[in-house]
Amino acid sequence: MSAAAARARRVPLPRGFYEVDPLVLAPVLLNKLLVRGGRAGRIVEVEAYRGGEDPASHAFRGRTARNATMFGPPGRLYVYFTYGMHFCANVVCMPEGVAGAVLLRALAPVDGLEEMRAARTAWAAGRGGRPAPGSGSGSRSACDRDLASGPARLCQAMGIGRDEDGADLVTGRGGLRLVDDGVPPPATPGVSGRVGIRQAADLPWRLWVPGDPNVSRARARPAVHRR
DNA sequence: CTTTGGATCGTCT
DNA sequence: GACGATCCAAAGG
Repeated sequence: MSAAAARARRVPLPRGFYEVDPLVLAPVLLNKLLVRGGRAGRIVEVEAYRGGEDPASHAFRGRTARNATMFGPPGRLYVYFTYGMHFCANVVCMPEGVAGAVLLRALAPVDGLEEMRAARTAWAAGRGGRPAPGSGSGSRSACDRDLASGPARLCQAMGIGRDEDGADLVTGRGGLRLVDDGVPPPATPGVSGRVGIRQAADLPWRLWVPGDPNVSRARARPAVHRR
């Protein structure tokens, strides 16, 4: 099928799709498409974060100015800033008033790779880095595997920052949409503990599409904090 | 290949 | 005042 026909097949996910527990939403989010203008990426890795009963969740200690979006209507994007330089994006779920979210950890680039490379290069240039490998060529390179492989890289590639916090993925208000193009979630996703957290690190709430090269490669050992 | 340290700032204690 | 749902480059094997 042509690229145009493939795009025509993309249908938005209804509000009710998101009105569920993060543990229910996470597996069915796999293989859905995140779309922004000419850019599109397939979700290949996620992590579930619950609210009050999940010590690793930003919402664990209740509602604050930062995590307010997590308590809002489902189907929106919760974007937060961390490590003094990175953004991460979550899909908000559960009924309004109840916190819950699924962190997007990796996309397989589908459309707009040029734009994604440019966005990543611009980010690197902003901090004095070199152009991203592969930028400038029009074809796919091996480096494209890393274009959106990781929660902060994904935000760089899709141009997600402060302004996208609260963007509605159902209506597209805010510039971002989440759509189904007919590719089903994996019958048996890969499972592991969540990355980069200290609390509840053993819960198997990280899921990915088995065999996909864009899944973030976990460090050999989680960062050990010295004493 | 693996491991380490630096960058950098909003948020909550 | 500490530290984080991270990334990158450099150094070491």
